[in-house]
Amino acid sequence: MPVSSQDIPIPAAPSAGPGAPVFWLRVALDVPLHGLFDYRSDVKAAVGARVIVPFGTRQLVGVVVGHPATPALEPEQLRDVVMVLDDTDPLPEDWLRLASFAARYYQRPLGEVILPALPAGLRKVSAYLGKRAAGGPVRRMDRRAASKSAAVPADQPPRLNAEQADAAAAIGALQEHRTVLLHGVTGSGKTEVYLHAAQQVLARGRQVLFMVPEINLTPQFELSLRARLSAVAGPRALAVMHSGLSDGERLQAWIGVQRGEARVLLGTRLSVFAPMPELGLIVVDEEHDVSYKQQDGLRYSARDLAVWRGRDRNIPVVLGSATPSLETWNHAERGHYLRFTLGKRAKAAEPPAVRLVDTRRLALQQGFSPQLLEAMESRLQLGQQSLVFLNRRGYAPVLNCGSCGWVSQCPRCTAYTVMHRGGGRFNSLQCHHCGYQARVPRACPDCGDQDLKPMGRGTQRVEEYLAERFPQARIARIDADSTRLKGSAAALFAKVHAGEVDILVGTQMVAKGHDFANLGLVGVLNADAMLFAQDFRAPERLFAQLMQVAGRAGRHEAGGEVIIQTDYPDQPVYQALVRHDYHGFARYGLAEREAVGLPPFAHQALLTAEARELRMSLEFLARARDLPAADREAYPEADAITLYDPVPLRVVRVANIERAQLLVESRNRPALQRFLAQWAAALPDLARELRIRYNLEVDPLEI
DNA sequence: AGCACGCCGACT
DNA sequence: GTCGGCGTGCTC
Repeated sequence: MPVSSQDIPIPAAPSAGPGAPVFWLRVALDVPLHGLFDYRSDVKAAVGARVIVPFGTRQLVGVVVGHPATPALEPEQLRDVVMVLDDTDPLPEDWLRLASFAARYYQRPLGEVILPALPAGLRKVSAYLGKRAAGGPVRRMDRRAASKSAAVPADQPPRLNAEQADAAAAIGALQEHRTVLLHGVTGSGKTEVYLHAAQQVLARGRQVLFMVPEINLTPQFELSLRARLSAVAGPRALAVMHSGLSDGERLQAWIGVQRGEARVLLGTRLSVFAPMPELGLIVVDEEHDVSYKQQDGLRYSARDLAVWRGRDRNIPVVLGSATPSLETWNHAERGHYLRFTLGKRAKAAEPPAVRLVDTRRLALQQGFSPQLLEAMESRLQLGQQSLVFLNRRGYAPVLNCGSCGWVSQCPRCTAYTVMHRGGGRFNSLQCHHCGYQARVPRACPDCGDQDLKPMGRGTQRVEEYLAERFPQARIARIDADSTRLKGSAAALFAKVHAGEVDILVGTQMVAKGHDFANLGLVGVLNADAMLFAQDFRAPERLFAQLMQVAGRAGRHEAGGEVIIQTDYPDQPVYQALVRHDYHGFARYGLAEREAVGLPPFAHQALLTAEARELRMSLEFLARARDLPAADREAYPEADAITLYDPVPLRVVRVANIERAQLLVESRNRPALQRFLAQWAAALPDLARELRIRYNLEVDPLEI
């Protein structure tokens, strides 16, 4: 990025008044055009300052990223900055370094990284210009009385066991960058280690960034953090940042940390871009969680950016997990990361027993093995709760005509529509890909037969069956459908915590965060479907997810039990789960990845194309793949890169758009980066020519 | 991505 | 005669 630090007052243009100095500003804007834009200004706005500039017929907020000695265009082609926004301090230098790195690494224009990272108020022209303007959202915010934080009683830190104390002391004492993996099973007290380390960093006058996958799932964590913190740093010391905040709340958190008033920021992936001038420690809890990966717009990994930011600022970064990603584990194994292991469970006497039920020869009742039903029965008699985990919502994944073989298909997607039981009388067919909905037909649309059968099971059908099988039990279902209304998830979880539920049926929503005191049994249905997803990371995700659900059982009492039904009990994932053996699983998984040259032993990028017709998507990808061969000079790295054949996505058509993808792979990350930079620059022209939409994703998590 | 321009069809 | 459909071209 050409960021010149020289102050060169440009000789006044003939039209300007005599002696009036003129400066050139290089500005990043949120437009999908590559490059930066130069403007003329009579104020030398600092690097990192926001400005309002004319762009075509509109006005946009941009960020000054440099003062070019020579503008990219003829000076008379440059337009004047409309306004320099001085209601906030300029974005710090290290913040701009992080943004430039992300732009370079993920192959996006700088402006497409910088501006979306800002709170809405700071990137909207309307807060500054026009009749509703009030000198900017920050001035408006400052005029209001300082918001009062709820008083939370201060909390004394509990005593740490030896493992926790060692880890906390070592992390707290780090004076320079290290990435630290804190590996500890559910309930081993990772959070206490984070808090103790954080307190040492805070005591040295530094700020702490604390990242979690999803904040709404862990309100109790926010409360305990607040309680611990108010003792050390006062009630306003904690700021919270996640996508559920209003624009105003988000802005307030942003300004709070940038001014240093907030000492700790608790946030989701987007908080990795918060300006924190005195940052001294970054913690990424549940570092393996896929929520750290942004799935639209700039597809960044907040965990990876956190590590980069920590290295850049020369401060420690702690990655915590019971089931670290194989990428992270590999770094620890090779000694790139420091590793601490918490082996002891702080609360429960022993981890839950994991049992596999081989379902190949069993007569299942509505998907339930006799063993699981018996186990549920006995938990009911003990007065304990059971959780049935099934990653498939709705009533049945497809509706089928018994006489002609018709199946319920989405008209816009290459996918089945899922049958859902309606709240009232009627049932619906829903497409989980595009949102299409229709009434369930009375008779088969093809042959008129009235014998339409739901095939397979989702959470609704499981709930229905269990109500019949255990009429005395109180049953609740937690999935995206039952929690659609705001606050209903909290209400359902509250009922579970209050002991008003005997059997809970849930999707992955129930796996995270919640600590169920009276849960004795977890039953897992249809885990094999997750295992045989085509993605090479499927076993890793399944292992992490099942470890996490298993951790819900018996957190406070011994004798917790997990029953996994499977047709493939010999699969290494399941065997490792039975033994609670992350190490074995990781060793096996890494060996397998190394043998076939998959991440972390290779690096990938994925080019996805979308068009009305698959043919066009495939053609775009084929031509993109052929670019390097046609211009060997421009791609000196081409020999180190593998470009695979374009293939249609597993679900080809979604909402009448047909998609295909092309995988790019290399063992050499710098070579891949240089290749991608060259390639990404050539793609817009090709896409324009073929009129196609595309997306280039670096380090894709799903391929 | 916006937004204006432009060149064709259906309305007051 | 004009309103408005969306193709195409430009933005420091």
